[in-house]
Amino acid sequence: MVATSRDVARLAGVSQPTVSRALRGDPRVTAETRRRIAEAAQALSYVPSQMGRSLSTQATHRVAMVADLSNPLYPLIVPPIHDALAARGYRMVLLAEREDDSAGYSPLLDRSVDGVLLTTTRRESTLPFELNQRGIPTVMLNRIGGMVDTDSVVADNLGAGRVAARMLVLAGHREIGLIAGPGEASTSTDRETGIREALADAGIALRSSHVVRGWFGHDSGDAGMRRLMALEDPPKAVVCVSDSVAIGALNAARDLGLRVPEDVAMVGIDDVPTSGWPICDLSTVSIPLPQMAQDAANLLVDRLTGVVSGGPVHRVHPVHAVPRGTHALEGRT
Amino acid sequence: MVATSRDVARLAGVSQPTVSRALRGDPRVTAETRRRIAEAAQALSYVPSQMGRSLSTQATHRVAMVADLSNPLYPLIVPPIHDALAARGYRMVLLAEREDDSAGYSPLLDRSVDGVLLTTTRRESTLPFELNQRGIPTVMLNRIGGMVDTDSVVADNLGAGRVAARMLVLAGHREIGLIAGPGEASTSTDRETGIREALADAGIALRSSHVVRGWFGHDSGDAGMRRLMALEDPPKAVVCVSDSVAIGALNAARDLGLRVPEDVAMVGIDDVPTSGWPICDLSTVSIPLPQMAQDAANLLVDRLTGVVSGGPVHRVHPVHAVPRGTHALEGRT
DNA sequence: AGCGGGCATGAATACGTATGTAATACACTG
DNA sequence: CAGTGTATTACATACGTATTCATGCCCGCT
Repeated sequence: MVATSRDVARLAGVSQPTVSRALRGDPRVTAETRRRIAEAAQALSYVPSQMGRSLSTQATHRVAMVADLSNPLYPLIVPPIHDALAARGYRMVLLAEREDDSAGYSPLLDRSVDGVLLTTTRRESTLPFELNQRGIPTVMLNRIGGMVDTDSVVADNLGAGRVAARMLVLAGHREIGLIAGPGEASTSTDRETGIREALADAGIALRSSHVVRGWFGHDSGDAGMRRLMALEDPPKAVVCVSDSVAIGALNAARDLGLRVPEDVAMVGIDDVPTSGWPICDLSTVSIPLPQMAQDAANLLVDRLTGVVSGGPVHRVHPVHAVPRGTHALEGRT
Repeated sequence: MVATSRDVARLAGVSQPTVSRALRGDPRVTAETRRRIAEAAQALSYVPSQMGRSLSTQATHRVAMVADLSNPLYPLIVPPIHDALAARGYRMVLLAEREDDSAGYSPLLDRSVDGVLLTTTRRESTLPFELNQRGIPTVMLNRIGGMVDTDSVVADNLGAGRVAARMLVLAGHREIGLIAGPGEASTSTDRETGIREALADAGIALRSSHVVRGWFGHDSGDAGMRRLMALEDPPKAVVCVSDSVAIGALNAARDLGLRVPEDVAMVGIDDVPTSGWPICDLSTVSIPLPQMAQDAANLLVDRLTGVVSGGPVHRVHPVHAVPRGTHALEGRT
């Protein structure tokens, strides 16, 4: 049906291995032979089978990315990863997060990918350990955990929390609320720690009634904002664990008829593109997610190609404040 | 290094084919033998190699999705496709659109995927033809083209254009502008045709100075809106070829200090989640993209498994108006 | 008791490529 | 001219699984 290297060999009057060598640019093949083979390959519109190649070389040139497709950040990290991988000859297999059901992750263990990029690691994930045990190169992006020391690329989430809280403090706010994220994700807990530290440093008490906890999405922000604003003594400013949450909160505020920042100020963390839109104009802290994603992809390929070897590598990307219109009444601090 | 079926066979005291049969549930294996093999496999934490399996069965259980990662709609279609494929035992390989450089598409032709889902087809794309010629099952999602008759799943884009334009007409607008999309995409041109038809039916002239053309993203909407509003006689209402464009236009309006819909009304097409946010509240036309995506994925798997055979299948999904706050001053028509 | 039939399993092989080794041909040197 | 080295290609094999066919066994029937 479809042409194989043997067919090309027959047509060119050489052996199959010679075809393999010729097409892979092996210098041990005569120019004349090479020409004949190229001709034959062209005539049969031959494309080498990746399956055969993988089986022989024990390398698939494929990398799995494990992602939570409902996470609003994932469109930000997929393109850089794809491009970084593609630039180095690797392709991406997308794998949505499933329960830690080992069966669901068999695609990672059946040697159909050379390495794995994890973006959904939780504190108690067992997956990194399993991958480690099987010797499958792994890089944790954005979140860390899994009780094993593996390559990782993260942002300074603690610092991001501090910066976010400090923006509100410097703008003069003292009645501050917090819409926090899930306790299982390191991003979420690190940011929360930073926020609490900065508030404590400023001598501001964060009342437990002013803290609501949710997930990462708009829904959380919407629900959290409504709960905070329904309090008898609602906060005058709110730190959100992520921009998505903040944008959900912005929408809730709009829906409740509240003005931002006049009635309630707000800051997020991430600096997603949407936050920069004039209709949001959200003050936030920049997390260089695309660069982190690219960094992680390159680190993984470096492992696969042996450019990097030895103990685990941990990279922490710096963050910085992005003051816009939602954190303070006047000016941009 | 890593256990193979031969290792399991040795440990269980049987032959390799028996291991293959036992683990694949072949009824010809004794319960006792099956037990021994399961035990041995467990002990070696054996996972069948997908490479070996693929080479033998000539099926990879992988599907490529060709997407434009910068298209704001792609986060909407990836999850349904992933889940539909996963539910039927297939995985997704993501492939970003490249120039029609055939080398860039070799991943599609090297038998490393069983089928292809195209979401970036343009009028003059040659890829569908090549795939067709090689007998690789293909489904075009959302956009069609490529001068070949292949399975497709699209929305009634012509109808969507009509509905969008009619919303403005019914709200009493007569000075209407258009921010159109690229001429190479069927979605864009079909919608434009529908818009023009509806306006013509209503006896409304669409002045050529009121038509600007761009791409699909926010940038286009922003730039388009600014150009329209800079005219001496700017339109009082604008139809946008997509919600992303409309949201870009909304932001431009906000930036220009214009009120929507008081100063300028607006409708989009797609009904992306963002459009439903209170801060957007965009009137639009619903395109059931997630359902279309799921439909396309299932159609492709049906082809691969032989559930569907014979001539090309074309599915057109219906659309409907989603009136919100940007198309009319009062009420929701 | 002998023979046929069904059943569980093993041996052989195919899938398509890559690679290590052997073989051939040729040129060059002493 | 024989011998050695080099360049080029063919041969054999490995990768891991699935499948086809052959084998051996037990059992029941006559």
